[in-house]
Amino acid sequence: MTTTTKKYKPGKIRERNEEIILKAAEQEFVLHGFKGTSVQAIADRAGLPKANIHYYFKNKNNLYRAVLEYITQLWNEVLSGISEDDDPATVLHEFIRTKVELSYSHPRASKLFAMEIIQGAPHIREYIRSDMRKWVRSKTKVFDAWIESGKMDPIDPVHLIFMIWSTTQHYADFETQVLTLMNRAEYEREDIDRITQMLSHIILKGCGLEVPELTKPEVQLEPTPDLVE
Amino acid sequence: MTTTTKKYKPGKIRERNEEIILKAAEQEFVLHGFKGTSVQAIADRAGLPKANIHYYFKNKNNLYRAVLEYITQLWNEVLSGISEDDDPATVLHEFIRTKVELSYSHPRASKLFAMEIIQGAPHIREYIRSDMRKWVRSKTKVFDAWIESGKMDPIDPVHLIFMIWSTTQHYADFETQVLTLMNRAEYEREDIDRITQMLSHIILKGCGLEVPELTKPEVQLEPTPDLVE
DNA sequence: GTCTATAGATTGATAGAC
DNA sequence: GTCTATCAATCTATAGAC
Repeated sequence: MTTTTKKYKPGKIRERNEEIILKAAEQEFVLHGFKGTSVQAIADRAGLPKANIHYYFKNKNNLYRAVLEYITQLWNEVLSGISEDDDPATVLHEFIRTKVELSYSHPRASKLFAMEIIQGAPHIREYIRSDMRKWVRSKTKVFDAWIESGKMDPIDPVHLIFMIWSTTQHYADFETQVLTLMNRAEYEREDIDRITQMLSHIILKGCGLEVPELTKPEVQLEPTPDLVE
Repeated sequence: MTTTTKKYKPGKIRERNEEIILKAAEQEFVLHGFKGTSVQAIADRAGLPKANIHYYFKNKNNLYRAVLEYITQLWNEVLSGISEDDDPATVLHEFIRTKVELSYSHPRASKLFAMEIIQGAPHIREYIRSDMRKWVRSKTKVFDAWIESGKMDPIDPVHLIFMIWSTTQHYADFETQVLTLMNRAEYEREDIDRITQMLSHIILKGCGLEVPELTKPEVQLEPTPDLVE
């Protein structure tokens, strides 16, 4: 098994360290923003000397973009394949459920993405203009078909997507406010299920759809691993 | 009229300069966060030497808190006096309308507040725990009474408030994303009215309330004055 | 009240020994 | 691949002339 080849498991160290750095970077960037985060702070959190960060990612900008890239990959997977033959209520409910689940399992990813957009999206303008716009177009096409065939109220599909994004991401982005106002330390499983049910109830009913039976989600992600599973 | 008193219009200069600085500070803090914003950048935007900022506000922290204080004052005025004798549909519609209006007239205030909370609300923890919690308690009491008397669906009032906050603030905080995806340069009056109508339709109907007739808002705020009217 | 000059700490990034 | 030492630039804040 263990031959005498020079490099045992090549690139394994690099891979491991890059993950450690990315994880530390995500936390610092959420706490202080891109400009407000020092490479030293990331290094301290990662338990590595500052020079190693530059060795692996060359500069702060590259590191930030690497973190954002991971997040956009996550976002792209939501509601991937739907068609106008699907049931509107089922699809919308699943959309809401998945997004609430993501807010619970990857709160920091959601927060960092939100901060980037609030500040004017200087690093992901192009992503929004291309990939994200394509994603929205493909979904609105299906929603429009549902409306035309009288399956749901004539709600502008783009704004319906905004509504689902905003209500679900709110529980990740405004976590501090939500938990403080509810006098709670952290979310629990039951909270997530109740939030999903409540949002689904209002939005589906508000769109003129039948509110479906409660469905136990098949996959339940664990909280806060965020970057690097 | 103009007597020979030493100080003509005392404190007038101070008042004017503080406003200029606050306005410049708000813009910079939104763009780069608290840590990422330099006093020099604020001074440049205000057209004043850096030392003057310290003369008026002593340090960066005080300046930041002054900006936040202005914003929390704005937030406190929303939905100030309601009672369980009021009509639920009317109150909720007015709540939604006012918040959309605020997103349009004070987008930067909304953004800065959002960033502060996303980063863990380090400067306004106490405000949330006291004033904001009181505000929420007083509203949920009324909502609960409506539910108990069968006037609306049994939606958890706290989460209903979160829903209205998130959906309305989204148009200010995620302005860049919203406008890019809609392929628009900026919001116009008609957008704001349509957004209000759409949100009101879904949320009221979703809560089991009658969707009211369209009402022309009495007061229309102009966009982007933000800090300092 | 205004503004220049500057102190003292921290920043992003690199060189070079190990 | 790791890490110390260091540079030039920038940071917050202040002292003090006007």
